Amino acid sequence: MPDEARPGGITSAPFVDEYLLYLLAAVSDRASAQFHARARKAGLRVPEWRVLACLTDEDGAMVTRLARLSLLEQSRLTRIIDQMAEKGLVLRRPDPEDARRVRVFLTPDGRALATRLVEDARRHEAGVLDLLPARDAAQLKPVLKALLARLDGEAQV
Amino acid sequence: MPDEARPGGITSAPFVDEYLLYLLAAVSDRASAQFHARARKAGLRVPEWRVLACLTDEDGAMVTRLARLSLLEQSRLTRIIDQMAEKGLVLRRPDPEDARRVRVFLTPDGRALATRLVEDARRHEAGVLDLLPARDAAQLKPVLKALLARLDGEAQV
DNA sequence: TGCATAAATATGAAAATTCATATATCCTTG
DNA sequence: CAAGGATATATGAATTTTCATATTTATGCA
Repeated sequence: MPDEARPGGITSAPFVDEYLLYLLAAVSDRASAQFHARARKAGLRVPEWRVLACLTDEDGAMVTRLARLSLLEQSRLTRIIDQMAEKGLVLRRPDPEDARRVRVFLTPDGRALATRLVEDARRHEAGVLDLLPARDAAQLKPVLKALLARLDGEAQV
Repeated sequence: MPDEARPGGITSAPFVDEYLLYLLAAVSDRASAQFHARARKAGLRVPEWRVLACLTDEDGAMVTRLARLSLLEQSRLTRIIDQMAEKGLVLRRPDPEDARRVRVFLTPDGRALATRLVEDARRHEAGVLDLLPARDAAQLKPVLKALLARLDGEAQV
């Protein structure tokens, strides 16, 4: 790869390099890309891995809830569930208490794959955190958790 | 909105709630959604806003570089540039020193819009950081910057 | 110089994603 | 208990996105 050719035409004060939303997206992007390469080898695309991971935590979640957890739009999730069901990873069951609802469950195969990938993800995560000084690494997740809670709790800013 | 119906079927130890890559994606998602609603009102879709913001920093960047900066895949960026050019926001010019390259520039209209939105973004960012205790808020960006630098510098973990 | 290889961008075709909305069920209230 | 409205999921159609690859230009080296 050649050097990151920076043309003469640079403007002035940097913006994106210092912009929180950019930093979040960029870090998420790069770090995730590393792991997603592994998920791919297990035959999963990114959203499928997300769904699998979320079901690890909340097996039997209803579609709407799962969509929110998985950071996916509902109609998209519906189609992803279709595909995962075809692959034998998940299973739809109507909610006995509310016939509008559909609950999504891991199949044994799905659970086995999820377990394997979650272990892998934990290892990968450790590797990412190792890139930071211990003090920073220790604080990052708690701060993000707090921020997420606030963002979810807030009215739109 | 009804309460976040948690069915009986919760598994065991939480994973995603504590998983760095999930937290990053989730925070990025939620925080960005807030701002993206504003970008939309200016007639921009998310990737277009990203490109505009990046050009604010590096006007005249070549396509490959701009794709990397904007977190977009190259062939996608090519088409987004088409659309932005049609809207009169950007302009393609061949690089005089290397005819393979195409450099992308903001038009005056593009720059005006970018300036306006960047100001807006800065205000929004301040609002997001205000959700955190001052100490945490102060550390978040530097930590993310450091992590990004490491991720970019590293071989795949 | 001429060839093989690499780099930068664009593009066709398949697949995924979005947006609006249909459908089915549930809930509230008169 | 019927009607109106809300909620949950699914789906059609348009648009976007991806993936592989074509095309053009540059570069290194025999």
